[in-house]
Parts: sequence; structure tokens; C-alpha cells
Amino acid sequence: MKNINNINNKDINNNKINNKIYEKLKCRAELLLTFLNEHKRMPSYSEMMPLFSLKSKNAVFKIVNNLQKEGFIIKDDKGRIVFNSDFFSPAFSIKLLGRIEAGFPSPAEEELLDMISIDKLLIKNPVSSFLLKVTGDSMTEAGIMPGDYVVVDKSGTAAEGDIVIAQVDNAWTMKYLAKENGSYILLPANSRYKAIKPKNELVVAGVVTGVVRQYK
Amino acid sequence: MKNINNINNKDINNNKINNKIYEKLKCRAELLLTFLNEHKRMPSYSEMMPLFSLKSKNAVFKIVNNLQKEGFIIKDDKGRIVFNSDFFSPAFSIKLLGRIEAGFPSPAEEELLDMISIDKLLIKNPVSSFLLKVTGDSMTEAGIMPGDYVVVDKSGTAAEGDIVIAQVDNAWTMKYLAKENGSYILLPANSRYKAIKPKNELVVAGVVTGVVRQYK
DNA sequence: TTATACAGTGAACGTTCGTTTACTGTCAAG
DNA sequence: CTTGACAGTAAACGAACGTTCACTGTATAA
Repeated sequence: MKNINNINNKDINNNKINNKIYEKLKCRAELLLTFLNEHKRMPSYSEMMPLFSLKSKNAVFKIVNNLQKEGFIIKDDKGRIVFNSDFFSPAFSIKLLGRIEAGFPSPAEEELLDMISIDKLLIKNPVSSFLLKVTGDSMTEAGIMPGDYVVVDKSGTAAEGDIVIAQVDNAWTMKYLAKENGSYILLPANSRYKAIKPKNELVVAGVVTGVVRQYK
Repeated sequence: MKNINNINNKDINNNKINNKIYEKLKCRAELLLTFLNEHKRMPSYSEMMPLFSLKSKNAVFKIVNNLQKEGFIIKDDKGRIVFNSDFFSPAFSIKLLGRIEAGFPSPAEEELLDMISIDKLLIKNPVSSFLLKVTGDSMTEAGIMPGDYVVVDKSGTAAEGDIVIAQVDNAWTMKYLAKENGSYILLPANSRYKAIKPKNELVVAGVVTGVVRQYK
């Protein structure tokens, strides 16, 4: 650790240089991302040469090492490189910009590090998650409209207030899970529907962890 | 083309066999998908050997060719294999099951061919799309709640009825685009707000093509 | 039974991979 | 000016790659 009082001109200059180097690396990481989006796989070192406008594989090699040092990419046990999924999605990445009310960001503000994958955002557990298309309007007041897709995780344990996929009296439905007089009931998010109080047992098949809607 | 009248027993038997072969191929495609989700890259032939419980690289080679013949995967110009993106996402894939009211599908019904990527579903144009976090409740009745993310495509042309990100009178907002007396106005989807009739020009920055909500 | 088709084995081939070593030019610090 | 750090070039290396060839066993069709 460096004492804040000991920072001298050299450190400041180094930071300035390091930032410049970092910017160049980030630019090259973007080139890799473009290739990945286009080819659905990472380029080899030979393929990176024209990508980075270089004539030597060794130059690529050094750059890849620096990219790894900065955390952009990771080399797996076989020496193959993949994007660090903390920063990047292995597939489609999308720029996450600010909030709407905050004003529309200028292109210059578009930060590479804020690229995320919607898949990664919504799916914490790819194996036990699946998608269901919503029919019916019993959850419209919770913002879940007919035709939306819901991401369901069947491995999670449902808690009060969660939206769950449940089987009650031999029919499947999606409702809020709530408690009344010590027993679980299902609440719709539409004032035109009534709460469901299961006569028999309540089987919860999964917890809704996300909602996806697609406009044409 | 085969005439329907000419189908004989041999054809029927061949179909039965072909279905069995297809099932086995599909099963192996699933193994590849599992590897892909785990390692964020495709396995090499050597890595597929233990994956398929085989002892010969050539067996893998033949299987890969069959997978390509059936359209599961594609070999690019470098001979490297990637999943056919018509069927599979290169990243997280998620099983798309039926509709909720249709009953909950049994695991046996889970069809591999219905695996999709949410990214691919929502993002038609990765370059010109980005994500915005929603603040404010002016679109709640359209199912867009505060805290949701909206996918915005800035390359599309907005039409009447679209939800757009627009700059009006020096403020950014998300509203329905509508027409009144020949000029464009912005309609909120919340009865507590009024329509916006821009005094000056209306700048549409992008069209909302999707909505994403994440529950904890 | 014989013939045919096909999944899988095993060894070999040329190519490409990621990596290493040695060298060149450039730029800033001392 | 000298020196060190660093980006890039060029050539070479073993290892791993995708592919091919020859062969084995098994199951179905004639």
C-alpha cells in the first residue's frame, strides 16, 4: 500500500500513461468482442493479427497477456482465451447506459465496461431455468402481460411475496405466493380476480426470476 | 421428391431408424451445449471424446459431421464448429417450454430444439441496441415498471403506437408515439399523467424493442 | 449364410495453434 | 548521450488440432 502523502510526480505520470495503455487495450478488447459477435467464437492469434493491424503473432501474444492482466479476458486450462464473464457476455453484449430521466447519453459516454448480457442478467442458474410464455391477464398489475415470457427457476425455494408457478387443484397457474392464517395462498395481481386458497396441497414448481417482453 | 404413394415398408423402417439416430445426435448436441455453457467455448475433438464416452477421435469426427448434416452445428471457414444459431444461442440457452395454462410440461417433454437465447430473442440489431434502466411510473399500464430495463434500438424508424425514447422540450422521456391532428404527440401509459404535445420539435432517439425485468 | 451399412478403434498425416527466443525501432527519463 | 522500457517484427518450436486411412465388431437386409 502506498501512503497518499508519498505520491509524487512519477506516480501521476505513470497513472496517465497507464490510462493511455488501458484505453488502447480496451479498444482492442472491443475488436475481439466484435469478432466474437460476428463469428460466435474467439479468434485465434493468427486471426487477431489483421484484427489488430499487426504483422507478428508475438505482438498479439503480448497484447493478449496484457488483456488478461487487466482482467478483460481469461485463459483456461487449455490456453484458450475466453472473455471474462464478469465484464462481458460470451454472446450478444449490449450497452447498458444510464437512466432515461438522467438524459440521453452521448456516444462518447458509452462505456465498454458497462456491456452486459441480458441472458446473464436474468439467468442465474441456466440448468434449472426455463422460459414460459404467459397467457391470461391475472398478473397484469405486476407488469406481466399476456404474451410475455417469464424466466422460471425450478431449483429455488419460494418465499412469501415471490411470483411462483404453482399447481393447485390440478391446474397450473402463476400468482403471488402469500400466507393467510398460516397456510399458503395464491394472490393474482389483477383486481378482477380473487385469491386462490388451495383445497388440497399446493405444489410450487418454480419461482419467477425474470420477465421478458418483446415488441415487434 | 418422393411420391407419397411410393412410400414402402423400407422407407417407414428407415424413418424409424433415422428418428433413433436423430435422437442420439440430439442427445450429443445437448452434451456440447452443456460444455459450451460451462466453458464459454466449444470443445475440441479431443475434449469431445470423454464427453461422448468415446475412445477414438475419428468417432467424434463422424458424429460432428452428422451433427452438421442435421443442422445442429456449422463448421466455419477455418473448420471450427459453432452451434447453428437458428437453433441455439452461442451463450446461455434456456429451455422454452409451453404456456402456463397448458399445464406444466414433464421433463420428458423438454425439447432441445426449443432452446433459445433471451439475447437473441430481444436483440435483433446488437450494434445499434442498448439497455436503459427505467425510472418513473408513466408507463406502468403498459407493463413497464420502475426498475425495469428496456432494450432500445436507435436504428429503427418509429411508427405510431411504438414505445419510443424521445427528447421533447429538452427533456428525455419514454412514451407511446401517437398522432393528433397530423402532428406527433407522446402518450403515457398511466392515467395519472397527461399527453405530451411538444412545443418545439420532437426528437426520437430510439424505439423500445423489448422489456426486461429481474426479480431478486 | 452372405452382403451391406455403420458405429467405433487406432495410428498416422499435414496444418495450425499458442509460445518462446532473438532482434529492431522508438520514445521518455536520467 | 546513454539507458531502460516497451511495441512490434521475424523465425522457430513442440503440442494440439482437424482430418484421413485401414481395420474391427455388430446389426440389419436380402
